[in-house]
Amino acid sequence: MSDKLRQHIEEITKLTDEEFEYILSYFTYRKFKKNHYVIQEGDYVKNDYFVLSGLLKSSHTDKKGKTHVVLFATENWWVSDPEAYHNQTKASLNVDCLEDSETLYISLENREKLCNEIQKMEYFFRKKTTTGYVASQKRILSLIGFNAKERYEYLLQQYPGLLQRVPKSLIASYLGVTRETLSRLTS
Amino acid sequence: MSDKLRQHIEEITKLTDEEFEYILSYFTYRKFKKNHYVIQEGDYVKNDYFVLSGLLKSSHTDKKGKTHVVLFATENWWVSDPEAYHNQTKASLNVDCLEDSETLYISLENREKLCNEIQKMEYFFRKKTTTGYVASQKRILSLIGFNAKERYEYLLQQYPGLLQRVPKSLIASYLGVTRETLSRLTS
DNA sequence: GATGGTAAAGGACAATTGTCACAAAATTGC
DNA sequence: GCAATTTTGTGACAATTGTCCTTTACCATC
Repeated sequence: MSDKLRQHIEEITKLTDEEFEYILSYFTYRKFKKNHYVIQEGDYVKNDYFVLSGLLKSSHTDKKGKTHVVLFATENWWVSDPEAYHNQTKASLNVDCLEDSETLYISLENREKLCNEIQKMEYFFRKKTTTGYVASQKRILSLIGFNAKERYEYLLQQYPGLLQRVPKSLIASYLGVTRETLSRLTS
Repeated sequence: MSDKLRQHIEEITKLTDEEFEYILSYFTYRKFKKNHYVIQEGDYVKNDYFVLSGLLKSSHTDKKGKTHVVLFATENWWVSDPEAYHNQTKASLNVDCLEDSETLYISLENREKLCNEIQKMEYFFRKKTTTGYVASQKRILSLIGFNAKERYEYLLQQYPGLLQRVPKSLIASYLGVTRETLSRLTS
């Protein structure tokens, strides 16, 4: 099971068995049931979660009570409220489970220790964050440059099979349209 | 002039004079005139540019020929085509100067060397990328959750004084609306 | 298999935004 | 300073999207 984390790190940098054992010791395993919250708005965010299995979503609820999906986190994704985690402030996002999920989480303190002690891990997190940044920039471009239909097709590429796992109202919320508009696009 | 780079790095991690001299040796100074391209779509992207002065924009031109502004880069910002830079592939973005601009640029090769040789720099880039990632996530939220007027107000907060330096058509393009729509919002 | 709850589709209408056209204002280059 | 270009604002209309509502379909659970 922790093999998934090792494989994930080794896509970026190879590790010895000893190194991986040491790295793993900084993580904690935790299971969540469907519909349970991992992070709720207002919480202090101690951890970043690596998803072993299941499906979670990160979302924001605006003043009008509307939910906006920031991302879906499937196997091998990281999920948290990054701003609150890195700045050690209160969450403005909610993270909850769309399916039963298993995670390995790491506190910011442990993450920083790890980065200090093993430069490979600092390298890993730097590369990983860069990849995330690039993906965000692409999503921004899709939001300002694509219409709803094009964004929908882009989403299907990025998350194949998601449609079978997630209500369309959440897909719509990820795309920034209402579920009625999404329904008109696909009919 | 290179003091700006030092100050910028030292917001995240303190440096000795020797360290900074060494770091600076990996950067190259370059001036650009207004309207000149720093990166053109299709170019291989060798460098990441730290802006000492002036104003640049990063943008994408879609198949219909419309331009979408990804970001405005003022003093103390970094600008490049991150995907093409980090993956050493061809640019899908254009970067050009809205004003005469001065930059210090670094190649990917030098950046990676620097990160290897001075862990403080790996730390610096990791933190900097994290900040950029968090800012991107917020912009995504503003794009899916805010209407055009709210996004406009959010932009003004983020880039005070930008309105006086940039044509409104580019502001509109950054917000993901037409210039006519923006004009109606502000009148 | 019935039941309650959730999800999805679609119609009617309102609001927002885009498109096109034109004129006024501002800026730039000579 | 003047002409040319660019930028901006506005009106008319079309297209898209949002809102509200009803109906139907699909499940989970007992």
